Amino acid sequence: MELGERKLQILQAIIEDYITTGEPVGSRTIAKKYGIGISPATIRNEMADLEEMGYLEQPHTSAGRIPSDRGYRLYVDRLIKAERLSINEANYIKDIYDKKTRHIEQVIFQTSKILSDITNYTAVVLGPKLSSVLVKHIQLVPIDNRFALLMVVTNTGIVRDAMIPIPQGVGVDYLTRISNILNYLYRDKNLGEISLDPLIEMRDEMIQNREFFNSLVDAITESIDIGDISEVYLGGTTNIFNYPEYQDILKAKEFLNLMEQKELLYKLLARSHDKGVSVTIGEENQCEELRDFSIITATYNINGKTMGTMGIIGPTRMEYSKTISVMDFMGKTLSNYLTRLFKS
Amino acid sequence: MELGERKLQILQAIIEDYITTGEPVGSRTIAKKYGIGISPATIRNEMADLEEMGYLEQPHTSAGRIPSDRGYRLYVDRLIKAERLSINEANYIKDIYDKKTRHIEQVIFQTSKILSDITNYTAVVLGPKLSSVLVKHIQLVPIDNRFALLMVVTNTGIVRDAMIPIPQGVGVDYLTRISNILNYLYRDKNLGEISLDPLIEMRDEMIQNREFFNSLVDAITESIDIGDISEVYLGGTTNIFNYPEYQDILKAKEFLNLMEQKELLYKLLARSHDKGVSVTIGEENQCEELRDFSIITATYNINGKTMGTMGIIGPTRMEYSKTISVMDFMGKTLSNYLTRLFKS
DNA sequence: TGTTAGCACTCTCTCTTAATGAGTGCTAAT
DNA sequence: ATTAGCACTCATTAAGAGAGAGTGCTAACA
Repeated sequence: MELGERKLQILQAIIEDYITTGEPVGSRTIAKKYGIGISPATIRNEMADLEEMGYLEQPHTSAGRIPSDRGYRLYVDRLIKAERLSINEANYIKDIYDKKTRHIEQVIFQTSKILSDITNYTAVVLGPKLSSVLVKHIQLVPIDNRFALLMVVTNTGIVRDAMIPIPQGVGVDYLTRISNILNYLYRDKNLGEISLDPLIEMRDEMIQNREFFNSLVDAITESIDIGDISEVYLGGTTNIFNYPEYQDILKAKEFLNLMEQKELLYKLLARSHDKGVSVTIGEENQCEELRDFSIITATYNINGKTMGTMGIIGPTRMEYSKTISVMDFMGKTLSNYLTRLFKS
Repeated sequence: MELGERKLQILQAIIEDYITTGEPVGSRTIAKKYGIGISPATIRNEMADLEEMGYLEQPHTSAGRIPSDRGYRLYVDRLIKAERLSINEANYIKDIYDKKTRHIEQVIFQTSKILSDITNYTAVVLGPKLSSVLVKHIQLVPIDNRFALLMVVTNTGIVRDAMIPIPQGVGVDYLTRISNILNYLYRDKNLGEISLDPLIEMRDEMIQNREFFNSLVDAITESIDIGDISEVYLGGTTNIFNYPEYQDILKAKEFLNLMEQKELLYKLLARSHDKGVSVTIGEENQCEELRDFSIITATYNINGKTMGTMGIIGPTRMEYSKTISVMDFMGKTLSNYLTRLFKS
């Protein structure tokens, strides 16, 4: 069957109406609200066609139509037009980024708040990809006579640390020497390309303090571990309650529990490497539990190098047009901000 | 009116039944389940008395009774008996603490998980009180030619950091010198007793780099700021959904939003300084929004010095007996663990 | 041939009503 | 002082009746 201009118009009208109301859309509504100059009866015929083609669904015989995931996909790919942010929104965002900050984590956290505030959906933002971050300083600081703290400072100002037990009789000098070696080995190296081999070699040649070196290797491994979940920032988790389809307490709980699984969210977002905005609709989701949701992601970069991802999770009847614009804008704004901050 | 032995027995039976079922309790139930050898009619008379005294309430004329906050208070103060944790539970907890860790934050986080898991309520745990933590090391590390990272390492292994801009032409040597001064000034000082005066004095005598010193003072202030909310760990926020009285989506949302206000939670827990376990029931809560909840807190210490607080938030019909025991146990266990870790 | 008015039909949602049942308070007997 | 008996209250549930929204089909129309 052909997918003529008029069918597209009707599909668009149905989708947009359903997105705003959440109620199945009938032929009369389309004829009245989005008057294209044809009668409800004609629209009914077209709707039957669209359903047959898989773009619409009918909850039950005597109800209006709702878009299918396939319908949304068509809508996103062909019918949507970019929407500008309002001046208020743009200013609101800029104001927040204009404030100086001493912690990059705070910037990321703010980003998740802004996103969830503006879109009214749930926002997930990943911190800078650790694999492409540079080590600027490593140091072992004695805390008491039993523990030292290993600190790894990166060029984004993020500190990774770990406590390690130190053998008796080991003094500050010794720790300083080790620190110097570590700096010599790793400074200005990518976190992703750090090799522990030289350290392991050293350990194997040692007679004393092997235990200590083991801890050290472990601690460094842990510190540079890229899959760390602490770098997932959430915003607006309770926004989901605003939508009638999630008034059901069970569904809501399921969703919230999902959002607590940081590893899953991490994987979900880390996957999308393509620059720019990408949209995943309902069934297209890899993750079983998210088949009822749509996800829109965007990446941000520093100096043109992709550093992280941000995402919006909402019901499939999401305001795609608006949300895509917001994500696009935010990706660019955050990239600019960070690039300016770390311009070298 | 007298509060005789029998009235107490009946009150106890009603409260315990209501805690487990969540349904108003009738006279027949008491007679059958908790047979004290008297008839429902007699129990009804006693119940009427207890209501008059303010220990019970009636949702509507033809319903059973439910305990009032005052009733719970009496129950907690006079009727409860300590309950031992099951061996399984005790082992479960010990197992978790037996694992070595490199981050004290992780221990605190684990604690909140354990608490919420075992009790099935929402757990809040505050990290070590920063005011009684010692500074072990301060350092300025250059990140690039525009920024340095200020790091404050404490004896609990917690690192506070902040990025500060550095003036052009300032070299590593200069930063090292400043670091030395900072260490000289602050090492082994309590975070709570740190004074910025010497630093401000220094700044005022300077001609160059005043701007830089300003940033430095700000950054240190921020780093040692005790009221920092990042130290609030939550566990089991969605547990509230398990209780029929919070099936209402609005109430649930309200609760979750409350739990996102870390400052409020911080204040709530930081208030309870008394050692050991303390119970706050419904209306007794200072905080308006928590009038429907009960809160049980316990403190933990290092070497006998109170360092932090943990709390459980649940419905007023909470399993007080069980929960109080758990809190008592956990407070002691965590204290032991930390004391062993930082024994000097 | 495409469009439209008319109409019977379907299904959900809401409102009403009646029945059920748990629980009480009071009275009178033990 | 305790208890059996009983009338009364109130929430909850189920069933039934409309109302209303929307459809698909048919036949008439341009």
